[in-house]
Amino acid sequence: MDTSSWVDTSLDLNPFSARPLRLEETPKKGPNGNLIVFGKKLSVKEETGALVEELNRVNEENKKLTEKLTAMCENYNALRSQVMDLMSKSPEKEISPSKKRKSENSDNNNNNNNGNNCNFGVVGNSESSSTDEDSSKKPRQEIIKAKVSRVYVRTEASEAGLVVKDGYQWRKYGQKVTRDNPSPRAYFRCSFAPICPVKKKVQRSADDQSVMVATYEGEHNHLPHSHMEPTSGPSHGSSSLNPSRPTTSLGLTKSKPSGAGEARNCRSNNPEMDSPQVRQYLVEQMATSLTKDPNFTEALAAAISGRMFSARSN
DNA sequence: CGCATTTGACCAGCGC
DNA sequence: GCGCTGGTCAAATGCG
Repeated sequence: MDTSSWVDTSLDLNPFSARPLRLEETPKKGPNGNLIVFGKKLSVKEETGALVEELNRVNEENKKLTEKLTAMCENYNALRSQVMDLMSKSPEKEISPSKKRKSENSDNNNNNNNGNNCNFGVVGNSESSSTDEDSSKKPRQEIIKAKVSRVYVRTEASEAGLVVKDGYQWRKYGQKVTRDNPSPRAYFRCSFAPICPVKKKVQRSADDQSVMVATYEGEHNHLPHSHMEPTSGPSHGSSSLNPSRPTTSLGLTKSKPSGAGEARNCRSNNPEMDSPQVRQYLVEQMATSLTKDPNFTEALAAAISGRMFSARSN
């Protein structure tokens, strides 16, 4: 059930990777600065016209893509609400009867009752609702007012280990093989503990071994490690964090920055996703993915040169 | 040597 | 009360 609500659309919102936008048709510059289209030398006016036409076409494609995305989100939300309806009609059918541990149940509840994350892999997220009938039965639980969220991360199947990099630094304090899943579950504590009480559990999905399920408990009361790195002294020498970019795998895949686009277009109601740190990181990711893309730089250069030419002709 | 990770032991909750 | 299970602790180990 969880995985069904987990949308791996592989939707790459970077238009240059999602679709090359036929940039190979982009006019090329001749030796004297004039553009050559299909082997023809063009005048400045023709160049401008071609570029404007190209720009319009790109805009139109962009609009179409946006509409498609909106439609997809709406369909997804509609499907999701249908699933919610079905689940509310037949409660607890999706949970195997063998699940008796309180924490598991609360996790599952959290999983089910959140609204329309247009999905970023983050499935669960909710304050441990005190209205829950079981909260009265669990005196110990009330101490933990931690937010619980679940993040699904697709990794390479060959990739070993239970590492979900998310910008924070974690210390592993335990590993267990659980009954309902043959893969071991790793327990992590924020390395800023006890100042930061956040914990996370990471386990490969029983259904799909290439999917890691990270369950976060609590909220960080500090910036992600990546944000503090430049000023964070000489320690953490053996930190496994990628120094260039901590792969906050909040997105669907480890390597696809497209998740950032989804986050922008589909608002999640996960507080972690709404936190300024994460937002900033997502923006960085988008910027990085765009600037890394040679098509983007090429198109940008073309657009700028076109702009300059048109300005000069005026 | 200092740190993080590993891993077996221990503890607590739950069902029978 | 007992056994099962998930979660945590802490000594041992490995690594830079």
